[in-house]
Amino acid sequence: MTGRKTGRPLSFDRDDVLKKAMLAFWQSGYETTSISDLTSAMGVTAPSLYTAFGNKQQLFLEAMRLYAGDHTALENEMAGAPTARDAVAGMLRGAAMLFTGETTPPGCLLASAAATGSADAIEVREAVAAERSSVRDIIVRRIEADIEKGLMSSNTQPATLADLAIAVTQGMSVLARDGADRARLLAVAETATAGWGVSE
Amino acid sequence: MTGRKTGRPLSFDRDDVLKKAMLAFWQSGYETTSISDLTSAMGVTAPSLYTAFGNKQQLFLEAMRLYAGDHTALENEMAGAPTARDAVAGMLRGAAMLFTGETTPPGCLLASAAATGSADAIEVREAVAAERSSVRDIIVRRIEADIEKGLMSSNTQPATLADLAIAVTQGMSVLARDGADRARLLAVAETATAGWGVSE
DNA sequence: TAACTTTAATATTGATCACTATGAAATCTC
DNA sequence: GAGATTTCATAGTGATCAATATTAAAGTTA
Repeated sequence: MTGRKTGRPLSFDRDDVLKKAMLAFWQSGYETTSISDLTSAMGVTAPSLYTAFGNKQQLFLEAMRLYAGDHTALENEMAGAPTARDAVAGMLRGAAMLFTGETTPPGCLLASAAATGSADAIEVREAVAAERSSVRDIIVRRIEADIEKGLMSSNTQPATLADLAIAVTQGMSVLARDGADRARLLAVAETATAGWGVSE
Repeated sequence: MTGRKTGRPLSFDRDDVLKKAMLAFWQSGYETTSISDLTSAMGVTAPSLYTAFGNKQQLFLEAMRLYAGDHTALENEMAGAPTARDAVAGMLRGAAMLFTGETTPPGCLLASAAATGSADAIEVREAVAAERSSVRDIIVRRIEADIEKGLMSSNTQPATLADLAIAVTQGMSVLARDGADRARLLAVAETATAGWGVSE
């Protein structure tokens, strides 16, 4: 594939324009970012876009993978934290930073780009949901590891705490979209895990 | 206005079709629900829709007000709870029930209908954000009331706890959209306020 | 009944949607 | 340089977007 020999060379850097597409989707959502918006943001004509990325859905899925990155990185980071609570708190702090970046749109691409939409975009919404589910699974396993080591009570419900962590993360995206600054989001991140290990 | 005397009478119940429009927006979002979708859902032709509601944006804003209801109701409910923590826990339980209703779309209309979108829809997103901000203010005041009464520590940060409550609520909408059932959401709601009053 | 008022249904409006056919331009191989 | 291959920009495709012009229908008032 990469060993193409002949033909006119690409006039743009594929990774570069993919990043620009990611930022456009992050800013304005999947269905609500038009091909025209994308070609403007990417600096590429429509035929070039389709040749390089297939169609709008495939372009979004690639952009989403670029945004979400590699899960093993998150997994390793959480494995390195002293406790599951520290691991989740670190993830939430990272989200607070990411959602209030100065060179990126506010909030989380996963939370805002396909929160809902038409029937035509079901596959995209399912792909985004699968991404969240994958992060949730990592959190569940990290909590279970602490329980097995006796660091957390056996009464702990890993699934519920993981759901809560995902909910806070995605909710922080809403706050950021509404204009909350980094300090507010970091305060939420710190407070969110305060109750871990507290029994009613 | 209501005292109109002459002319052909409306062939539909305005409140009834507004509710149907609300459900359509709830299901598919603001920009991603077309006028064609709306007329199908409402059982009303396009000219009737425009005569009765103005335009798509005005229809959405009316639908949103129908969804959000009266804020004094929430305020009174929270005032009646023994503590601010109970008040917020009750609100979260209510959200868990609402977001998993059997006769309504999953999740929260405010969270999903305008999470992002094109530049044309800025006003709608601001209106939704204002709705959230209004709920946040109610929570802040409820917490401040407990602090003044000595029921909560003076170290408590009402703004941060209110932000967290909004974040959990809107995040629960994401979970519901992803398929989480009522039991999972209720578990999240119960766990979310476990840390209130816990100092680091 | 006649005049008046308002809504209903049909059929469009120009604009924009995602996407592509066409042919010129740019590179490599020979 | 000739031929093959691929990308480029231009200009469009039919479909759908939000919104309406037009005219018939259904009421009230006098």
